[in-house]
Amino acid sequence: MNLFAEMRALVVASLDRLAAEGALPAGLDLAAVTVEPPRDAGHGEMATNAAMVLAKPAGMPPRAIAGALAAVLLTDPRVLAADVAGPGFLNLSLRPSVWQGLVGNILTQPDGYGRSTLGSGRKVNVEFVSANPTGPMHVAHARGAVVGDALARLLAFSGWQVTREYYVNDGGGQVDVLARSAYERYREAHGLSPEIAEGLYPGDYLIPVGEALKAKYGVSLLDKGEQSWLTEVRDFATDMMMAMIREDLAALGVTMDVYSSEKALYGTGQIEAGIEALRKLDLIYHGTLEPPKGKTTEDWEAREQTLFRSTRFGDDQDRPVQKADGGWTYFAPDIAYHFNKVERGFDELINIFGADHSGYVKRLKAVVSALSQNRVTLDIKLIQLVKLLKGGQIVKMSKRAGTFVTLRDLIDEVGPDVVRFVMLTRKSDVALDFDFDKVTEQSKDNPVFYVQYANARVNSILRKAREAGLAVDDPSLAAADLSRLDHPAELALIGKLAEWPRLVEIAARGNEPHRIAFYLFELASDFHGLWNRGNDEAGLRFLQDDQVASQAKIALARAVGVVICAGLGILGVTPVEEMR
RNA sequence: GGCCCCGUAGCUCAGCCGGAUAGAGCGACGGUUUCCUAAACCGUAGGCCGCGUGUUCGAAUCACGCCGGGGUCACCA
Repeated sequence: MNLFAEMRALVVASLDRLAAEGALPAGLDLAAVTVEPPRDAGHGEMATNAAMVLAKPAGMPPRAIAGALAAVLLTDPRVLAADVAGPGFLNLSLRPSVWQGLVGNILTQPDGYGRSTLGSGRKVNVEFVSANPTGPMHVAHARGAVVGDALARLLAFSGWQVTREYYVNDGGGQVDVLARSAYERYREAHGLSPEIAEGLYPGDYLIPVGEALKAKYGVSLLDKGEQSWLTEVRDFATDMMMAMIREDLAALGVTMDVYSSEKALYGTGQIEAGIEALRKLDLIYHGTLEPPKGKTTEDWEAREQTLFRSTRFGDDQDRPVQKADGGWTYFAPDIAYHFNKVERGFDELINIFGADHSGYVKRLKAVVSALSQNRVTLDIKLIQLVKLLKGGQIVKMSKRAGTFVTLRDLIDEVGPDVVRFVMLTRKSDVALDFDFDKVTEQSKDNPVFYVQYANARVNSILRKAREAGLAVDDPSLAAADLSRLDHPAELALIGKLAEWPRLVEIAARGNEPHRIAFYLFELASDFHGLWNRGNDEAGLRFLQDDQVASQAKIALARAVGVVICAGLGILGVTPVEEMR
């Protein structure tokens, strides 16, 4: 039940009626007509811009349209008042029974409130994390993981058929480097001193890999040339890294549906097929790139290469798919991989990338739109940096030195719920400060705590009511005499609850899960506000001597809890029932 | 130099598929506890929404151009 959508439908029906009566021209485009919560509470409970957007096409003054529309709307039993205001806004007030009914509606279908069919079952693929399988996940990956997972939950909640996917970059040079690094740890496991040459991965996390190699291969790989062990060690180490990454993701509450391997694309003809498909569209040619402009290019040399015509799609230059030595560039398997996603029948693709990949956006969008004949959309969300702060100091991360804060460190210190919530308290394309001191604090400074605390208060009310012998299951609460929720402060809180489906829809349309976190904070704030007003006005307390009134107020609290739990569910954060 | 992101209160940031007098938290100042957890709440002060032009009945929001900050830029994935 989306009250705003219902009222918009009423506005549209009323406009149709005016058109049928000849009061408005027929055939007006009503797409721009909206019904929204007004920013200022003094402007009624809902406002529509209908008169203003229709004034020009209808050739009528906006206030005249608004007046006519108001008269029609007032014939609906739900509408209490319809006032023309400002340049032609129509401010609506609804009968309290409409708002009160929403509480009952929420409690009748607690799992359904806010869900929608917006996605109408379209298949969407969310590719995220896709960290190289060369080490544990660190903080930067954590944000992408959280945003991707929350987005996947949000879309599933909104009617999409979602696949979560991880693209394993196990086909390039970096997994050879991993193999060489692991081999040194294997030697170390045999008591030899490892030679971690420049460019190898120095991290301690490879020590267990070396030991596992020893356990499996004994001494058989010692004193052998690289070509005799590289493949085996690489596959072995990559598997161990992926196992570790899966554990890290699981610790964060993230489960992938599909792991796609880059390596598996080689030698199967899939890369060739993808490039062939592009060639048929005249998007592949053999040529030489211009030297890059404005950048120091000492070692640049002209080179004939197989190129993708990404400039046709607004890219700065065409992009090579083959290296000078004839091997594929990393871009070639990317083409095949996205071709593969298109062929698997997805209607929408979403990639969550680190902001340092911004340069790849255009070419990938070009590939998807070309290979799907514009059937499939690709949205790429770029995730900005996370700055870790501790005691007011920036925690330095250095991968090269092997000292970096891993996702696991973070989870061990503050828990997965805090990591997830905090990572969603910023728009994803804005840098985020993760302050250890703040997020473990139990105060309003800490939004995780604040929202959890609101939910704990809801549960506290239910607990006490139950102890007092009241029936507080959802059906009983839904059947309460909700007309007792007649105080403006209570109706205002219901108004906030009414915004939930609309908010979810906006967040889903924009692929912006952070909006959920902000909404929850606002809802918690409104709820805490009402709670505290009970200190001054006993009539506003949730628990009353009058059982009928009490049950209605408890129903309201429970409805708040339902929405908070639904929102936390989308964020992947566990609601707590008590703050202990 | 090209491309991408950002520029909103002292600080950290929402709002941006155009809507009315631009919001929140922190910090500052002043209040609130016979009462369901004061781990909370209420109030006050604080703004050329980076600058300019354009589109529009209407611009923080859209377009273009500047200024400032960050990221990134063939043959590494």
